[in-house]
Amino acid sequence: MRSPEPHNILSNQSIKKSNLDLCPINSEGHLVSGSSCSTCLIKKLSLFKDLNEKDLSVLNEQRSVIQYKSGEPIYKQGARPAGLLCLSKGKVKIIKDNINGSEQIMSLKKPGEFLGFSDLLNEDVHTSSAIVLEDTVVCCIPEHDFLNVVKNNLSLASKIIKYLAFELVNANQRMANITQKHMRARLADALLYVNETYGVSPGSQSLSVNLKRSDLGALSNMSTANAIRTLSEFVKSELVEVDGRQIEILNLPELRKISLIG
Amino acid sequence: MRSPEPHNILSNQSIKKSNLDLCPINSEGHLVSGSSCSTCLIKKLSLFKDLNEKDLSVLNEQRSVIQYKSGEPIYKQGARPAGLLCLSKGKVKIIKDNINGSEQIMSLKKPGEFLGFSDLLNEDVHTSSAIVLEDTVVCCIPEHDFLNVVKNNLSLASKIIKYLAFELVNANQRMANITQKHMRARLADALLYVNETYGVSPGSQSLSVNLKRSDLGALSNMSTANAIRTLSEFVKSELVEVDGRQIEILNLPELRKISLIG
DNA sequence: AAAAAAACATGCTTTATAACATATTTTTTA
DNA sequence: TAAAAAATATGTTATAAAGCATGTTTTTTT
Repeated sequence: MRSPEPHNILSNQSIKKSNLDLCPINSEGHLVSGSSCSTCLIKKLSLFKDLNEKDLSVLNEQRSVIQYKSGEPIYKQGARPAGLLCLSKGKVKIIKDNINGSEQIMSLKKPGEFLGFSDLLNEDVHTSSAIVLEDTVVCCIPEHDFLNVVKNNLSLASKIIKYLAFELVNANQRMANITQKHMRARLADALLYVNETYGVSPGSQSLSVNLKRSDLGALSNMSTANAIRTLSEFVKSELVEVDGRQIEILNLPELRKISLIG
Repeated sequence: MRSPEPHNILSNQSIKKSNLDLCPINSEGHLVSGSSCSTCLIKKLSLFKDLNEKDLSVLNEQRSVIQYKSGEPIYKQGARPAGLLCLSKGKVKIIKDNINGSEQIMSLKKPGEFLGFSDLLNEDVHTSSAIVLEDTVVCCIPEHDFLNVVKNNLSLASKIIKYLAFELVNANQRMANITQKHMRARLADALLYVNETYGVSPGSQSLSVNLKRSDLGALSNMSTANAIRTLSEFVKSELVEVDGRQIEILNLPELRKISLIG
């Protein structure tokens, strides 16, 4: 696979003028002014769902919509946040590149979630990269509009506080898991996380995301070879069934047990 | 050393009636009503330093002051947060107990910092324990009072958001460091972190905190034996000088280099 | 101050996991 | 559709780090 070019999310190159089936946007990728956008995902974001019409319209005013193809970066580690990014559609992995060239997956994002949120709030450059796992649509709300809404909305600020606190507690737990568990438990954790995040494909029992073995490794902090090996072990013990990148969890309780005791 | 008893921070057993040299408190450990407490540490906490007198008095109204001795837990993993805990004086390690019985140090706290802040905001039990490293004084502000102040103070809420975002970015970087660096780099990181957090003792060049070798190991995610070994290596290469638990950093730039390249 | 208990130091052994190698399959590109 | 490039699978080897053992020093308790 050709390594994708770094990609400026402020450029228009990815903006499609139609067929987004999310909300009416103009040729610059902005929401058509005055459109109510009641079906728009922005309203479904848990942090935004109780906003009044006025605040919503501020957020929507300058909102742009960007499409990405699988493998493309939405932003790269070291770049400056371009605004508040909301994942409307698709699946995204958040990775940290490390010294030896391999990558570590910090989290997986699904529609309704923000991308690089803590980086934006931290007012510094992105500390990780966001890479598209399958064709994806992202909304970008200018930082200024977002801050304007937060500035006058204590209820929203409280939700952000709760959200960040939860993420922080989570990050610390994940650190403990990744540093203290053995390979089997870590891979079990990764599979359970993928299952929780994306669930299974409609009409099948396979996890509904296309992850390479190297992604499973990057998620569970082990080499690709060991991710492959450990997954094979899981197949042999009938914990999972595998067909290429289609992974079906056969024995969830046992996987949970392995996550705990290794 | 005898393992210290679990300790209820709501009980009065640790409250001294005098000699706290921080602010005037009554026999229940509460601030003497009406006292201005201008020297009080609560005002020095960066998050609180711009609060008006009214908000400050709300925070101080029911504030209690608790003393702990070295080795005592301030709160334990699994316990419910008792309120907003501020470290007034002393040094505290935040640890996670893991399955095999060893512990991992998540962070070190110095006066002016909160303890278990994300746990409190997350509205669940403590996800780690706070253990005193040297005689310590903690203030406890009832959760209700704290929330009342936040509820009406967007500027404070914004500061909390920024603080949490910073902590989150940090936690993720720490995860990358701990999982991807080798022992020497991790120990270098630990020493640099201790130096940044507590600095050196007045009148000497030694790090001003009493950490066991096992603490250094728990901080850099390695066994105690390897912490001892690696520290000895550092002594041999004249990076540090060691006398018992007195550690003096001799070559800071080289330590920084080792942190990066291993 | 003596005794007991931790903590520290260091060498040896084991183990988990990475690194390497090579064959096969799948995916992408031309 | 053929050729090229990735990705997958699996066996072998190397290595970082844990585990264990034993002696010494420091700290704590009596």
